[in-house]
Amino acid sequence: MAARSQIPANLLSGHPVSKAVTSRLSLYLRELQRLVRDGHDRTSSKRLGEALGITGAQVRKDLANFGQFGYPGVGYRCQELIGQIKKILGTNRPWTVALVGIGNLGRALLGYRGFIQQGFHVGVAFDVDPAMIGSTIEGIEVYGMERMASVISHHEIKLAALAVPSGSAQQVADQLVEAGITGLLNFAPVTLALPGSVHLVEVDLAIELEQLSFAVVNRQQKN
Amino acid sequence: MAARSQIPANLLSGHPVSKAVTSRLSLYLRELQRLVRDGHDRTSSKRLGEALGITGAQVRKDLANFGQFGYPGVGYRCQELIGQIKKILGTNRPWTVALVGIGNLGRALLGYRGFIQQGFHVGVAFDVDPAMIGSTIEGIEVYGMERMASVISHHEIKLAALAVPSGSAQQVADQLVEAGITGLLNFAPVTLALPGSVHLVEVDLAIELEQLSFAVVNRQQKN
DNA sequence: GCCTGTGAACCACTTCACAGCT
DNA sequence: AGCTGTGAAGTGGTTCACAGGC
Repeated sequence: MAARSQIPANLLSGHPVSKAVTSRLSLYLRELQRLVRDGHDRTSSKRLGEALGITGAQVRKDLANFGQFGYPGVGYRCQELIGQIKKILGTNRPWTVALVGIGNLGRALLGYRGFIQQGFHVGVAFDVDPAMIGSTIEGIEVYGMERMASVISHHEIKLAALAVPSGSAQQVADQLVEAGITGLLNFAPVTLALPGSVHLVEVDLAIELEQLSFAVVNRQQKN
Repeated sequence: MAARSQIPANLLSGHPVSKAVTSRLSLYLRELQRLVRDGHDRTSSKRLGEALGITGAQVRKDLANFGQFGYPGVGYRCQELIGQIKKILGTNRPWTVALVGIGNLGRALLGYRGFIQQGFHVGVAFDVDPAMIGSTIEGIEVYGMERMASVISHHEIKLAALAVPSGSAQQVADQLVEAGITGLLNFAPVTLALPGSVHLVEVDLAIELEQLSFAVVNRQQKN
């Protein structure tokens, strides 16, 4: 028993799951939620895939990493699959997110309704600007950076969004890790160096536009 | 070194280049710009890769898709490689971007300095809110949706950022395509159906947080 | 009939390893 | 010596195709 592997319950196969698989899971979730809103209660891997521009086989293979959720001859029950995918992604429970940096982007994140819909809630915010510290924006209290460790550990927050200028991103990231953050969503256009135990997702908006620019200039076919 | 190749078209190899390659090109560009700011004028594929957590071979293979930019025994000249990558990505000349949707996120994009740094400039904005139409935000004029076709064609704008609610995203996207947009950066959490000639990049912030949630819950190792 | 789950085949991307240049 | 550029090898991800269940 003690010698049992430490593979998380979600994963059935021994090997880790690629990022490609998990981001498609998020897409399946989004599409299933739309189907439910539109009154559907069943779908198939083929139809789910078509809505997202991928094959049915891909959908089935992705889900097979985590279990058997379908009914041969029938397909998938939307509500049931939503529940399963949320469980896999860990969003069957709400997450509180700490936000650092209340500039334009930070403020947009504070008020972003898409987070709440998927189970994420910005619970606390931090900034260096003395004029903001102590105030409340969108119902969220803004703390000074020196309160980071205590506030984050007190609320047992594990996820943070980093929306500070590039120059201070690494230093703030270090502070967040020190405070106990294990997942970091970085909007600053710099590559952060973090301990392997901390998970990092990068969103660089300029890079996304560069991808578009490249595609347009080279008239690449969509894939 | 070698034939400082004058590349006529960006792509020398016949086959199309994968998204993985082009997004790394953006990372190389970002890192090279940092190196220049820090006073370096040369680097090597090995050092460039290490800064980004990839192998030197990967860096060299990526660049090999577009030409020969290095000097055996020496490495790459930062400024020169920056110029080449910008040319490949199409950002050696400035792009004007149209923004649709001036909510929280839209406003953040209007003021986002990271765009300008990489050669993108939000030139015009559109919204449905009559209170905004005709006003100027961050120096950008806000038009009503009915002006889209004329304004976009008049400025010959090819790229647009879509920051409207999910419910109207498809309809607005259709309008943008009609107006002549060929590259679309979509922030609405829906899968858009667009003609194959239009390039699409999706940014779904909730999905990014779900990726973090999954990684934290499953204690996956970083890759 | 329709549809899932899955081994096998296929394809693409990454890493290796080295010839050749500086 | 150091480093690039590149064929070859290796790895991982996607698609195929079909057995089996509804």
